[in-house]
Amino acid sequence: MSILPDLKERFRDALTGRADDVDELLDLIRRSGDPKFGDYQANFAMSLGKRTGRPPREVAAEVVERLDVADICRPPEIAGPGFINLRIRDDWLIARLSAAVTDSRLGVRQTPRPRTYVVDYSAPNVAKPMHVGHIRSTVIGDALCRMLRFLGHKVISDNHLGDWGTQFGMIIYGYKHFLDRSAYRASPVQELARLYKLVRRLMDYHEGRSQFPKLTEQVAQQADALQRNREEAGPRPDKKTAQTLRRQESSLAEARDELAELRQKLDAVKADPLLSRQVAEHSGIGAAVLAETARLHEGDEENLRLWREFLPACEDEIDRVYGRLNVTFDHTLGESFYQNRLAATVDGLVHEGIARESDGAICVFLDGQDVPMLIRKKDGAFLYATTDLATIRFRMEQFAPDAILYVVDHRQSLHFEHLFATARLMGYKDIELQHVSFGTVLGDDGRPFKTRSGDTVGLEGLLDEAVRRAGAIVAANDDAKLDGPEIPPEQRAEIAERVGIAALKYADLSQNRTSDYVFSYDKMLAMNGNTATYMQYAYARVRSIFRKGNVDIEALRASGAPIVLGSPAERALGLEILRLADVLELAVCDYRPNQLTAYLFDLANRYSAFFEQCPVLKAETGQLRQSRLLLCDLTARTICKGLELLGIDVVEKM
RNA sequence: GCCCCUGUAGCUCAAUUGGAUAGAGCAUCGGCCUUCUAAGCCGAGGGUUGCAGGUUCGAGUCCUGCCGGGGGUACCA
Repeated sequence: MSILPDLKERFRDALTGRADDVDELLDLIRRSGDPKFGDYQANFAMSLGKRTGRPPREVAAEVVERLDVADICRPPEIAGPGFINLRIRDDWLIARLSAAVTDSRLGVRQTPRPRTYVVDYSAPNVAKPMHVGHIRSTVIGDALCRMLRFLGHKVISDNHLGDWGTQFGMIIYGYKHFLDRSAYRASPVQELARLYKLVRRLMDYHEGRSQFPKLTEQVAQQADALQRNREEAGPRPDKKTAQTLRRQESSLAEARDELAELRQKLDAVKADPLLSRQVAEHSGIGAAVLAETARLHEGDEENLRLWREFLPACEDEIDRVYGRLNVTFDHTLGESFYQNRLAATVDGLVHEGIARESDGAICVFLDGQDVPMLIRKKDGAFLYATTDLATIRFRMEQFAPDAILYVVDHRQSLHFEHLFATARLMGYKDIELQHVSFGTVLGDDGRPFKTRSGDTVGLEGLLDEAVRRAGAIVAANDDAKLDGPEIPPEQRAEIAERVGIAALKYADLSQNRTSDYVFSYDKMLAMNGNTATYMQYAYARVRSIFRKGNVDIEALRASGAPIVLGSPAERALGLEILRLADVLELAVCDYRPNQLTAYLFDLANRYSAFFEQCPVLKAETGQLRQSRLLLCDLTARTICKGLELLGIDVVEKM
C-alpha cells in the first residue's frame, strides 16, 4: 500500500473548511526531491497563504497544528517559505511493507471509480511490410492497456487495421500480372510482399518520371529566385531578409536532394533490364491500381475473392510479430469492417446539418478551423475521416466507453482535432476523446522513416537483430561468471529472446512519448543505464540469492518474519517499493509509460545499492537475514509486476 | 501565409505539470570482484535550460517578442 493516499486523507481532515479547493491543494503533496527535506512534502501553504493574505509559514503552522499524522510521520517541519516536510516513521513503513508481502497486488488498490476505455493502437496496414515505425504505437498502447486494467478499469483494446486500402489494389494488380505460382504456394506471405514491393517500385518509377521535369523546373526557379533575392538584398541584408534567404537556401537544398534521390531511383530501374521492361509494359500502372482498388470497394467478385484469400496470410504475418512482442487485442476491427457503414455515416451528418457539399466533396466545416474535414471525395470515395467517424459511432453503441484513446503519431493531430470536434457535434459530449500522440520514428539521418520504400528494415529483422545481440551478451556474461557458466545452451536462446525483445520495447517506452524517437540499433540494444536489461538483471540477481540460499519463498512470506530497516540503504529501498501505486496513477493520468520506467530504474538503483551494502544470505543475524530476504522478494515482485505492466518479461537467470 | 509541436551537459534523454541546490545513461577521468551475478557499485569533471523581457515568495515549466529545428495545412492514411 502506498503512502501518499493516507497522507492526503490526513491533510484533507486538517484542511476541510479552510479552503474550497482542497483536492487541488492535496495534489501539492508529493515526494521530496531531496532526502534532507524528508520523505514527502506538502507545498500548498504558499499559495494558500497568498490567497488569504497571510504569511505562508503561519498558514503551514496552523495546518500542522490541526494535522493528525503522529502514527505515520515524525513531527512535521516547516521550512523555507512554507514547505511542510514529512518524514515517515519506520514502523509505519514496516507495517506497509509487511502487508505487501502477502498481497498479490503489492498493495496497489483497485480504483474506486472504474472507467471503460477503448484503446486504439498499432493499426498497421496489412499487406505492407511492418516496419520500425509501428513499434511505438503497438508498445505504448499495449502498456497503457495493461496499466489501466491493473488499476481496475475496463479496457477494450482494438486494432484498427488498415485492411481495405490501396495496398490491396497493388497486390491484386501484382497477383494478376506478376505472380510466381510456385512461390505463392510455398509461402503466400513472402510472395505477396514481393508483389507489393515490385508494384510499389513500378508505380514510384512512373510517378517519379512524370514529376521529374516539374521538379527540375522548380529547382531551377528556386535557384533563380534565390540568386535574384541575394543580389537585391546586397552584402548586408537586414534580419528579416537574411532569414528569408536562409529559408530559401534550405528549401532549395532540400529540393535538390529530393531531385538527386529521384534521379538515382530512376537510374536504378533503368539499369535493371527486367525492371525496365516491366516499367515499359506497365506504363498505366498507377491508374490501374486505383481501378483495382475501386473495383474491390465496389464489390467486384474476383477482387473480393482475392482480398479474402490474401487477408488471412497478411494477418498471419502480423500476428507472428504480435506473438513475439506478446501483444494481444480484444478486437481487430479493421477498416473493412466499417466499409458498409460509411455511406450511412455521411448521410447522417448531412441530414443533421453537420456536413455539407463543397466543391463536389462532402465536408464538415468547424469553428476556428480554416480547412474543413473531408468525409467524401467528389468521386464518391470515402476517406479515413469517414471510417474514423463510423468507428466512433460503432464504439459508442457497442461499448459505451468513458474514454477512447488513439495511440497515433503526432503528425495526425489536426485530423484528431477535426475528428473530435465533429464527434462533439454528433452529440458525443460526455466522453474523453484523447489523441495519445507520440513523436515520429526517425532514422539515423534525423529524417522520418519512410514507409514506401520497400527496402526499409522490416520489423521482424529488427527483432532478430535485437535477439541476436542480446544472445551474444548473455553468453559472454554467463561464461564470465566466477563459478562458471550456469545456463545450458538451449536455455540461452530463450533468455536472449526475452532480453532482446525487452530491450527493444523498453527503449521506446522509457522515452517521453511526445518527443521524436531516433531509431538506432545501438541505442535500443544498449544494455546499460535505464534499460530493460538493467531491470532484468536486478531481478535475476534477486532470484539468484533465493536459489543459492535454498529459500522457500512461500514459507518466508507466510512466516510473518519482521522487516527491519536498520540501514539507510534498506530504508531507501523500502520507501521506494511503496511508491508503485502512486507511480501507476501518475503514468495513467497522462498516458505516459515512461513514468513507470523511470520508477523501475530508481527502484533497481536502490536495490543495487542495497545489494552492495547489505549481505543477505550472510547477514549478521537470522532475523536480519529473514528481513532482507523479504525486501529482496518485494523488490523482485515489484520489478516483475512493473515490467509485466509494460509488456516485458523477466528472466530467472542471465 | 496560418496552425501545432519543439529547443535542457560533448551525445541520447529525464525533470512528479509552478517547488527548495535542473538529474540519469553514454563518452572522459579515478577507485571497488578470495564474500549473494562487475550487464554492477562509489566518486570527479562537465549547464547563462536558444536569446531578451514579464508574471511571483519561487520559472526548464506560464505570458510576450525575437532566433533556430520539426510537423501539418481540401479530396493519401
